[in-house]
Amino acid sequence: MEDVGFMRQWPTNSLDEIVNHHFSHQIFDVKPNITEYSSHDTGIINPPGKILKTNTWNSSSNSSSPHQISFSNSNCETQFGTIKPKEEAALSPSSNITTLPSGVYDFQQSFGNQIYGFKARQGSKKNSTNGTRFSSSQEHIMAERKRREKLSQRLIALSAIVPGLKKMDKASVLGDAIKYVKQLQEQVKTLEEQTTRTKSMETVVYVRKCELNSDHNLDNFSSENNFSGGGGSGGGGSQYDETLPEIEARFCDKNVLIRIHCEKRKGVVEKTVAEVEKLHLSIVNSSAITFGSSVLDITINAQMDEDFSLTMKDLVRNLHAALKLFM
Amino acid sequence: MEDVGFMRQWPTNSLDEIVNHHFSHQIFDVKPNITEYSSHDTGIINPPGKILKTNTWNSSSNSSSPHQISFSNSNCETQFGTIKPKEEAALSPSSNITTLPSGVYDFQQSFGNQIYGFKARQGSKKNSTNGTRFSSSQEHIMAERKRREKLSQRLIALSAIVPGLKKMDKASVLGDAIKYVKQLQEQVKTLEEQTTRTKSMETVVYVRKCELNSDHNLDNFSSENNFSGGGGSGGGGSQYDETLPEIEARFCDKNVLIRIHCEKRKGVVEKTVAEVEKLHLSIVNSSAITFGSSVLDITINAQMDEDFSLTMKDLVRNLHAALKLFM
DNA sequence: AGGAACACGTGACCC
DNA sequence: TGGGTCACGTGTTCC
Repeated sequence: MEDVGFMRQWPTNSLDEIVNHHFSHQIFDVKPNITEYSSHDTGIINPPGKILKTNTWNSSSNSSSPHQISFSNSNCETQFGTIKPKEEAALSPSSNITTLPSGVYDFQQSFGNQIYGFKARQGSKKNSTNGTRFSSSQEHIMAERKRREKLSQRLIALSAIVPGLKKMDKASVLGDAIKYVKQLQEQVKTLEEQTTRTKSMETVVYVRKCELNSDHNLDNFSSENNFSGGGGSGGGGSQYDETLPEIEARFCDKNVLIRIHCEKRKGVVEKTVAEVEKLHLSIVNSSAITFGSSVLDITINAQMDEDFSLTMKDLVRNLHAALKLFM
Repeated sequence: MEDVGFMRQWPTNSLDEIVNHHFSHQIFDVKPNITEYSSHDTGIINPPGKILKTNTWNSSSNSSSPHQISFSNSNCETQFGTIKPKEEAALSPSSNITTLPSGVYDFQQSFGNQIYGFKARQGSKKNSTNGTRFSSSQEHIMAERKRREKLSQRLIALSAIVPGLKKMDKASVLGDAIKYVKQLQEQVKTLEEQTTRTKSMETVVYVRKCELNSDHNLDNFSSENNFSGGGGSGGGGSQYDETLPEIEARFCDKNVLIRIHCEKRKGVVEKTVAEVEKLHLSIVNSSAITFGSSVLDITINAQMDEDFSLTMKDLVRNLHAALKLFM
């Protein structure tokens, strides 16, 4: 099929290249008869180091895939394993079989096949002009191979981290990866806004900053027993100061229920009541209960003035600021 | 270059194929002389409908990308725009230029180029054997094109949803996509366990199931004003029944602070007190405050018996079960 | 038998 | 000007 391109190269390329082409033709015409040549092309065409990748990939998913799974060349292994003559011949449709000399040296170390040595020797028979031309061409092939392999590798890596892949098809892997990414993004968005909501609720309603978020208390929670509530159990109680006061507010039409969990200080109830009334809230009922030795639990039921509106957030913020100032 | 493969096909393939190859050779031998043929290959080689994709892709990122960004063929646009003779010639190295007849019909509708019609007519001049062979070959090319395009399309789609892509390189896109997926997975994991922790805390400590999680109340929250607290504002209040009772417990050594937010029912205080004392807790102080018309807010300060141990979870669970049973 | 998938080599392009 | 990237057509294999 590429004969057209081949023909087109005639006027542009130098003559020796054509010679090579013809030479390769001869090779394949007599291929069944000459054994060493056939061993050559397998070695040449086969990208060095690819078998590893192929095997790795195949070993992981060859059993489950319905069709040819490997992203790397499936010809590779068969070529080195059971020799299928059709493949062996098919894998060398290019004329650069004779052009191995310089380009492959880079990979010789990684594969260590003496075939390359022989090939290089054969390539060295040609003159310098040919050598440069061939080497550049061969380098191009090698670079392209490397690029292809990198791409396949990445695709394999992608397929490895995308769960629930049924078809190991390139396109399917990409498609499922896209769907998976979108799903993950959605999930993150949902979770994030959920967390944000919860957090804002916590900060607004409860103002229990540290208690709910610090890992320290979370650990206490999981161990579950003897949890010391937010406000300093013993005499000191100052190590939890930053968590207090906790303020919770609820609206029910114009009714307001305020719960305050704070340090027991002299005048805190009075101060709180004064602060609440400053916010156009008339107190209906209130209760202050001592918890432990240094914590006070205040519950206030109040009624909001008819012509006044106050957001829960502002209420909590005002009370919090006032109490913080007072403490 | 591919002449080797071409030669190899001689013994295996049928004769007409060889004829085709020779025919294609002749075509290109006389190509500069015959204008209609040259116009053919541009039309044929050019994948129909590709310009759209190419333009779409380029329009989105052509200005920012440092190098050739498009995953689809960059030749395509140049071929239809300013005609570079070099490309035009290079793009037709295959011999299937004469093989257009049947395979292209699939794409004719999507592109609607009369060149294809002409090609089909020319293809029909050949005998049936040649036609099938050509059509199959051309179908192969078309299928491969389609596959390639699908792949590129997916890659583009992938690159579209991966943020912060600097290089629009195929490999880079894949690599960054992999990194991004990993990062997303990690993020989801973190967020999820954070949410789980928070949720477990909520259920254990507060048992405010719906209040914190239901979107309905959350929406009320974002609008911020006139938030109706968990327990039925007006007379009915039964639409929030499942959110009540809310129970909160705190331990401080042997001191226990219990807060209960529940429906106002006859005997609920008595029942609660009895339940608390059943748990080996001696009540030190208690307060019951009405909130709205149908909600009761109970605060109990109790002392745990010296030789008794009770987890917060169990305490809340017991109280919750008892109140649920009672309501 | 024929469609689908793949790796390959190749020419062109861009810095 | 070479190294890197791309799309292409092709041969081959598998279902």
